[in-house]
Amino acid sequence: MTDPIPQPDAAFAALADPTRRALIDRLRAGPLPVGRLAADLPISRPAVSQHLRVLSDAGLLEVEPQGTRRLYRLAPDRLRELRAWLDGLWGDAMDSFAARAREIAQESPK
Amino acid sequence: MTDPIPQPDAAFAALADPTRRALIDRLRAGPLPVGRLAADLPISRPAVSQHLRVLSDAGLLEVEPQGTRRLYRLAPDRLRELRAWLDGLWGDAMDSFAARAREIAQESPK
DNA sequence: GGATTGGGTCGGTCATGGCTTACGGTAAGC
DNA sequence: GCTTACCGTAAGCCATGACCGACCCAATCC
Repeated sequence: MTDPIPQPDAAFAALADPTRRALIDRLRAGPLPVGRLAADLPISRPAVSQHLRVLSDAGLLEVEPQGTRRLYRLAPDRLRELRAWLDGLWGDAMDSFAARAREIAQESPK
Repeated sequence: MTDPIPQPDAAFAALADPTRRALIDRLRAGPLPVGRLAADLPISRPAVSQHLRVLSDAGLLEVEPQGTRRLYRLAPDRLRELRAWLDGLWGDAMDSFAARAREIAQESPK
């Protein structure tokens, strides 16, 4: 199985590395080939290639071969899942926060 | 410096570990002491303690000592930052996606 | 005061993963 | 066809971190 269903776990692990987040940020303006991405980073091109593979496997990037180059672009699908998870967590955190605030008010009514 | 400013980097790294995300999910219903969190996981209590420390240092959890126990709860502040980052990334990804769609339409107008 | 319970810290082990160099493979240009 | 540019893969090295057992401290209960 060369293309298993990408788990959201993979997306979190992929975004954990600062170099990979730098690649993501670099791609926000539009698709770029590997060589240009590697030119802006202090690591070797193969290292960039490995990071791009991790991001692609996580479903965060898409590849488009164009001649001898390969253009990487952002893939919105996985980002939508992450947003949904974070929004749910945010809601629960706010509920817990509000409940705690009521407790505090209860303890010192004055 | 015992309490440096928590970087958003730390939040991403903290959320990368599946055990730590399990702890987060467990705390969505409300605050819990360390012992109860450790009882639900297949790892030792010291390991849970270490994970809770990572999450706290990242600004994702707050601690409230209560007698001999320590209650951990979700901290909304850092979650808001993550939401903001993800929303911005989502917007750029959608723009790039729309631009690509226009290119495709241009290539095959029929 | 002694015993018990709840938790954080320490030292050490082992696996994971990020980086490099070296190599192979394909498309474009002469 | 031969070279050159662009890129992925393989092997190895090394640092990070997740885990555990052991230990120590503080608060509660008898």
